Amino acid sequence: MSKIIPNISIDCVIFGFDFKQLNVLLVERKLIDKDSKQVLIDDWTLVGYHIYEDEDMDTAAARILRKISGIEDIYLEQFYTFGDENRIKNEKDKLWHKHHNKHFKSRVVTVGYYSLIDNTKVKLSLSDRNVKWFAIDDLPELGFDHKKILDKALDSLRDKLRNQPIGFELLPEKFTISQMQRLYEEILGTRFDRRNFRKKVLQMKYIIPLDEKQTGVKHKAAQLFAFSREVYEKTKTERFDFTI
Amino acid sequence: MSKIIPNISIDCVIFGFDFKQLNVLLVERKLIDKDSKQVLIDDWTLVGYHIYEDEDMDTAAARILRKISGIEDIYLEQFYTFGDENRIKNEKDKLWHKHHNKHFKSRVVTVGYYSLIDNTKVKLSLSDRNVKWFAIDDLPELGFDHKKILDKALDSLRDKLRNQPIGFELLPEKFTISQMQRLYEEILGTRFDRRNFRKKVLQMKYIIPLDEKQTGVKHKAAQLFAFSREVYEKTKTERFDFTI
DNA sequence: ACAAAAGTGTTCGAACTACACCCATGG
DNA sequence: CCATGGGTGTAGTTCGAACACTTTTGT
Repeated sequence: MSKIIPNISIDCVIFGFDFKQLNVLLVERKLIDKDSKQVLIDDWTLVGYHIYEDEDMDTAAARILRKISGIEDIYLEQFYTFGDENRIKNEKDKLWHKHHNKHFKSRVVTVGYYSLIDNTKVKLSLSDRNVKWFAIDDLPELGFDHKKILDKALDSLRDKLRNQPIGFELLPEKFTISQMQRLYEEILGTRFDRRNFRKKVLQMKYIIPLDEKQTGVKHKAAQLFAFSREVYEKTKTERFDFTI
Repeated sequence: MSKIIPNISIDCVIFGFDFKQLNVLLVERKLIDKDSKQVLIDDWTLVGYHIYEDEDMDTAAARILRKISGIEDIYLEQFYTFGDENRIKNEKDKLWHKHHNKHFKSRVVTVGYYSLIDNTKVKLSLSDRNVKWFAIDDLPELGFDHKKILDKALDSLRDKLRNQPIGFELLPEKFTISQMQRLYEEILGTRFDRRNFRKKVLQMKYIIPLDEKQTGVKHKAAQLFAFSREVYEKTKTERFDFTI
């Protein structure tokens, strides 16, 4: 195996939507003193690790996510790189570093990736780390500058949702209109009129009605839809839209 | 002075607009063999260099730009980080590296920043490097993967222009409506109706008419306008806009 | 039968498009 | 006096916002 690059890391902000609320995947960071058995650190961080010398960054992001959480084959989008000289400054972070990155004391630059997946469809494989979903509005204490990174990822996700019709990569294959509406409302923090939303969505030619209905619901089953990337690429045009 | 970090660099894509066409700032990359006097490399690159160990990335970007071009105090926006394992693969690039980054053979990750300025207002200070503006549609051969970086920067600039009313940081302090229109047309590659454009712009409350007119033109002098970031921040609202 | 969400149309105002003529200035 | 860009209004159309009742299904 190749060597890791000690001053470059990747952090993945994995958003999970369960059609109720927006969640984010975090990893427990725990450090216990060998002698005194005292818990020195016990908080949470994003899914992250260093990259290897012979590895592309996108590949590294996918590997790190797979290794830590078991999640595979999802679209990851790079959104920002965090490299302030003092980004890791508090005592816990320094302590953690001393234990895990021993022969290295300089600043670590981290490249942020995010994704949005249906977290009801994903099984987290148990690695040696404790990995859990947290509701975005009920987060535990985060280590390093990961709160800042998470906030920036959420901004990027919102921008993407607002400006790129839909994150194709960011939704399950089949969905109902109101699932889609809930996703938009939850992430953008807004409410839309059901009828207008439906009208708007149905205008989009790349949203294809399927001959299939929802199952397992205790009310009228809704029709399922799918995205067609092909149609999307064809109908994509330049827009002039410097509204506000 | 502090040490440089050999595997992290910054590249600045400085777009310059002269109210006629879009330009980009490039630096000549020349390597001459000491003995044979043969020109081994003679092409152009973006404005870039490594960061120092005790320096924030934003600070480094500003410093690198200042050192190489003399340009100061402009807004630089980070847009993407390029770190493919083989991003520098051709012979010229390897040769250059051998000469300038001697004791280092691993991949260099580069963080991209861009800006847009009025290049008629900027004096390039002569450093030891040859620095020049090039029209965006008449570029010379670019070294490394800098063509790819430039293209991505242009995409980001277009996105910003389309989605964030105007890049406040990206325009001169005082401007006429038709200068603004030319900027939009040139960068987005579209044409707008003069009257409709003006109408749209004048609706924006954060675009403030000044008691001042253009000077030095051989036709009717146009009124000057300025942005008010203050008003912008106040009137900014959430939009739902997944148009296509 | 009732609870829960699906599905459906119309009206009103705002915003966008297309379009042509006169004005001020410098050379 | 002419060339160059500045400044202006209106009509038609499209788009988005607001709004309530009926249908289907599982329990």
